[in-house]
Amino acid sequence: MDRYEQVIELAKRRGFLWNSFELYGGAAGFYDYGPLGSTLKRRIEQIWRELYVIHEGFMEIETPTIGIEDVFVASGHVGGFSDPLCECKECGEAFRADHLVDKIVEIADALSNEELDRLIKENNIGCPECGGELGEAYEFNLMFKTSIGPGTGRQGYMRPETAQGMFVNFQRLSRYYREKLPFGATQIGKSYRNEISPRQGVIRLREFTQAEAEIFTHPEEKTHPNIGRFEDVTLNLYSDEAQQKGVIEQMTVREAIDRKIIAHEFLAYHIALTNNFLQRVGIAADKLRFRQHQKDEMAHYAIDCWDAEILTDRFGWIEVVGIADRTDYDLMAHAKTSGTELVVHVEYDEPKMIEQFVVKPNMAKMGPLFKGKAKTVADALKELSSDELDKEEIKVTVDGEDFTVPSDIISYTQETVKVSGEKIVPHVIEPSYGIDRILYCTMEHAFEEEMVAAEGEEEERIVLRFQNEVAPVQVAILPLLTREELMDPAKQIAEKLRNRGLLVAYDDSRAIGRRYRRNDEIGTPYSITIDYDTLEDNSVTIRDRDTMEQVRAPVDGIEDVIYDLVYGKRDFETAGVKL
RNA sequence: GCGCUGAUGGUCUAGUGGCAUGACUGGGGCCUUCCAAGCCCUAAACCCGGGUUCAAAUCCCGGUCGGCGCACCA
Repeated sequence: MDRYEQVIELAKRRGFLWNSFELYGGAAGFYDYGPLGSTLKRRIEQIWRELYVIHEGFMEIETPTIGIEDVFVASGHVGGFSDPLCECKECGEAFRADHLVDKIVEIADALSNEELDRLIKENNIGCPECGGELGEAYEFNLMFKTSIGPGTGRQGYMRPETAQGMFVNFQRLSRYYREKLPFGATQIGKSYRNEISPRQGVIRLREFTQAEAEIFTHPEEKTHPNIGRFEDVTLNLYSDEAQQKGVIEQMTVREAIDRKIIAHEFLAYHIALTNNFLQRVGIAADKLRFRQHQKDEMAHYAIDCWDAEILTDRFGWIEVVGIADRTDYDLMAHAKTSGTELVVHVEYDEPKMIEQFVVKPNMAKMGPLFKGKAKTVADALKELSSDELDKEEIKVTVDGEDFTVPSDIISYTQETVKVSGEKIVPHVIEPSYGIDRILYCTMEHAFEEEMVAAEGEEEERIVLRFQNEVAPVQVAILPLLTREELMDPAKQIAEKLRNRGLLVAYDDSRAIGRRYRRNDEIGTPYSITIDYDTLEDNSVTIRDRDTMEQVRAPVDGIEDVIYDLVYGKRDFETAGVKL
């Protein structure tokens, strides 16, 4: 069994991850989170919220998981989130049709299926595998289709990312933040992609959880006020250049900015924030790197893009977070499709005085003359130069109709106008997290088998060394023996800890050693044991999962001691008297 | 989607035409004063559908799911 199998086996057995619909034979690409898995996931998400929502102030919103067609036409997912496939009629092998012709034309990915078919025929391209004849190209779109309403209804799609929900609410968000850049919104929720072939367990799912932030920034102001927080942090960077050499470079955030390895400070801040988050949920620092997208893999509209990658035992480096500067691409696309300007008005520090040629049609006279067309005629007049306006009869053409305007109802001046600001289409910085992958990685990095002394011999112990903050059970309450006089006070202590808001597991089945091992396996950081001394002096033992050491502490205030231990406000050594 | 390969209690596993093997785990009990101890009891499985056969977990076909390779991965 490799590490992946060990982790998945434990995850299944202990209630972290289950294959969905197992009762009916299952379905590829779907996983259920069991009791411990759901809790672990929620705790990871909660840390994410603390960082992005509470600390950064990017408020969380919630938008439908089903989207209407317009949204995905604008985003490019209807046209672009699909690949032209082409199957061999002989051996059945499927190929990317555009890849088959990319040696022949330069922009193969822009071709229609008909054009691809024509090129394949004209150039006598056969199956690369067996040389057989190729069938016609067809689109395989990775979005799940659905219909909204009864009958044929209206075409809808399950969202392939949560991001669009934030872009389409841009105006509302801008108003909420009182039109001050930068501002951001976040969303944690399910997204859907109809993967051709989901594999690798929870690594590639058809329904998965994303945590995304869309941060709207001024296109020319990409510094970050809090960069000082991270400047001295060392990152494992695998830049475009480093990838040519095949070496991961370690450098501080400051150095990466100064050497222009990361495009700008704002992006660097968010890479560092991601680094901070991943280590906090328990990703090993030496198995974490940031890989820069190479020019040819980066979306054409992005300035710079870095993936956080985590080293796993079976799959190698896997992408868990993408952090991109998507420029104004998304807002421009939605503005174009919707016909609504998506901008913020940015005021200048000082209003600018601008020399301007101003045409002033006398609307009181224009109105009676041109009736309903007066406004459009007036607009057309405003585009004219002073030379044209000096003519006795001014001619303009509006909607194919010619209008003659007497010059005496038009005046113009050269004016100095005060311009207080300008309309800006913000750039979007997008950190996009794959929560399911991160959850798997925290389990794999927490997983450890070690040999421990037992009965004069050595035996194997499996322990999940979760960070206390993510552990789905924070403290186990264990009566030493299965006896009423120990079980009753144990249950009372459990209740006390629950009232303090801790995740408590009470367990009195079978031998104490076995119960310790059970809790080691699910990563419970602390165990409280109630023994006969408890009845004497009202004290209990607290056991530390990682060292298996114990201290003795009074029952009074035990809930605060455990709380402080779990939230890192106290060291284990200070929790009681060492045994 | 294609090819190869596999699927037996919760987990791991033996069996390969004729009563389904064992271990661990789980539950109940006895015992037990701190790291999967012992004893007793107990629960629990042949992926689904079709075919061949007196008889199929076993052989054949199809499907589902897993793994690996190819392809795919905005």
